[in-house]
Amino acid sequence: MTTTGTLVPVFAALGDETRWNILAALGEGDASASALAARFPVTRQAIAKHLTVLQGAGLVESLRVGRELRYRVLGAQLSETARKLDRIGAEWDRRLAAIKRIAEDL
Amino acid sequence: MTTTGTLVPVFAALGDETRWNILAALGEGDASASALAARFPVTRQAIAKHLTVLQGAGLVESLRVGRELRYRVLGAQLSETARKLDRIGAEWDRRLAAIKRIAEDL
DNA sequence: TCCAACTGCAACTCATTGGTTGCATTCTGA
DNA sequence: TCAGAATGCAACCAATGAGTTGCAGTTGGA
Repeated sequence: MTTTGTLVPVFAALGDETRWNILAALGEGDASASALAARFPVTRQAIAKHLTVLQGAGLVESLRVGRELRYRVLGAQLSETARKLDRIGAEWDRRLAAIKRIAEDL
Repeated sequence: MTTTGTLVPVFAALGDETRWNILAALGEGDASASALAARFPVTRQAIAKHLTVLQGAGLVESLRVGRELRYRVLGAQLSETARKLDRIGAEWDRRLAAIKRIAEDL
């Protein structure tokens, strides 16, 4: 039983170009939705929605600084996801290799 | 310049529960769209569409066997994606740590 | 040869979602 | 205190995508 349960939302979040752009921007330093909106050709509300998705996937966290809501990227979650991915891929290849071996023994 | 170009379609493909189910099924052995349709509560055509997406992302490959089209999962692509993910996450954390260090020096 | 099984294509429905505008609310700082 | 800057919420639109039905085209085997 592989724990793909919490994994799917993460990929769904990462499967959007705009959200990658936001993540990349956050990767250079924390920023608020308004600040990000100034750097992208979309509305602040659009950015806010994307940030909600990213936060739901555990890819960013929010922290209040004065009257603004700063967002910070969480690289650790990416690494965690990467580890899971690698394990799953290796498991598939292992099983298929076993099947191939059995087939060749006929 | 991180090469997220080819990465986004992979995540978009992985961001769907049904496609994970298909991949998991294929992880236990190659199968055709018709064979998969018999194991899932969706139509063969729905499966076929998902397989097209997965193939576009390089996550599966197809091979003709007689009159049927078998699909095989490609675990190597997952591992490749995992490596890229890990690098990106580490880079973000590295950069943010540097920023934090600079801020603390003030 | 010819039926049956498999794939391929097209059109359609319905839900989701990325994006927008508009307005209300909160809170900082001069 | 009060104007401005920030977030929050709701309604709406358009595009995408998951899924369906229906039918046409191939191909393998008895």
